[in-house]
Amino acid sequence: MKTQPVSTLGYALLGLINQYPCSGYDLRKVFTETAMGSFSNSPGAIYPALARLEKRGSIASEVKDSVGLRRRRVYRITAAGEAELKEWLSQPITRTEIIRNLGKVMLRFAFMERALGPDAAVALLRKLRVELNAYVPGLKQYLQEKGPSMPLSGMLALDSGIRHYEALQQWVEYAIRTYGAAASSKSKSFRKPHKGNGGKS
Amino acid sequence: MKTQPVSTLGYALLGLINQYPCSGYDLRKVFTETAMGSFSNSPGAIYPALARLEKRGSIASEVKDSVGLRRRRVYRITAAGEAELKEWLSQPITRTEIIRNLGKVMLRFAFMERALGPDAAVALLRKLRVELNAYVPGLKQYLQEKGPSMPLSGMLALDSGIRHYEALQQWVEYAIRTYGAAASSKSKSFRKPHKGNGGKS
DNA sequence: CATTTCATGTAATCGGTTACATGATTAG
DNA sequence: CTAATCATGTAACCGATTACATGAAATG
Repeated sequence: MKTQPVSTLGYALLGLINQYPCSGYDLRKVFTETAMGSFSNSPGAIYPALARLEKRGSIASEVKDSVGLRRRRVYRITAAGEAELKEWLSQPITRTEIIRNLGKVMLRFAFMERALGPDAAVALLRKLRVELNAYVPGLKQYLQEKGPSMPLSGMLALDSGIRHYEALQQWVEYAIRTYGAAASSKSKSFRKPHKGNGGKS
Repeated sequence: MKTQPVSTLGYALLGLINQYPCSGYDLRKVFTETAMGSFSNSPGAIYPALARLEKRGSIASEVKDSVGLRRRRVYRITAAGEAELKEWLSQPITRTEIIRNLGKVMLRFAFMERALGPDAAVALLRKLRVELNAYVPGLKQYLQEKGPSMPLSGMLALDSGIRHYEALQQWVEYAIRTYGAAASSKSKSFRKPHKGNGGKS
């Protein structure tokens, strides 16, 4: 009975709980209020997902009955959950994932530093750079060749996708430079720059 | 018994079939080989979706038994299907959609010109411009404020999202200009430029 | 003749969507 | 005292994923 896999939402919750213990309501707020859109903020998705994670032992809950505040079930990650998260984060990123599930890749990246350290994050960036460099030219060539025969809006939609990937390429370079700069101004866990927006605008 | 809604995949199929009649296999190839990633190319998704569309009368099929080629079930759109597609495409785009489902917005745009004409496509672009201009500054401010307290990889992931939206803003301007240029070199349905990549690279 | 590619399906399973339910606590 | 917000759930439904099945035509 090989333990059935954790959904993407499950890993998103696991990664957030890994940052600091929180309740289902807290997590919902993260998905509604912060820039982590694209995830469901509906209770019908989150509470069952939390229950599944708890059942498999990845997280543990404790009901807090703080005075003057109503009952909250606060989750924290377990050792097993940490191991599962690390294993997920360690999966090499594939071309297919970049094409069909870029959001998942970025989610992994966002959680990576906390769970595996900055070196792992840089390694992911390097792999991402290689894959993008291999993938984007083909896309551009496709646009050159097939574009003229497409309806204008179709061609533009494709161009939008290409621009997205090109922006991502520039971001990867910037991110790698940023990690390099942070590493050279050494401390145990390095300092974070205050407003590094990469010289745009 | 209000007719249950069509899934996003369903509309993707409907829009493609609207461009030219094709078989399930053709559609799978579109999703695997072209830049329309992010959609499932698995038979277990596509064939049932086609069957649902046919059952509701949005498309109709005909088995072609061309000599020397094996049996293919070719779908074409019906009048009812065209009406449904147009109605879906006419839905105004919302802020929420831009945050959580940008892909769906781009899909609508890609099909729009064919189904509703270039004016509708330009209208969508204008609305998209307004929404992006209203949304992006808040994101950047959020990064300024909360960035320093986030792990570096989290901050960079957020920056990646912002860059994506900024690239989209530039694309919207380019797309509107492109439609303007196409309209001024008038013909009934206007000409498509041959390699308009917007002066990048 | 065997293998690959073309082409269409089916079945089990499971997670997300939508909608509803419930109580406690704070605000007006 | 009512209304809104906090906070956690439950249940029905449905579509996508995964894996399997089939069979014909082209390829070597």
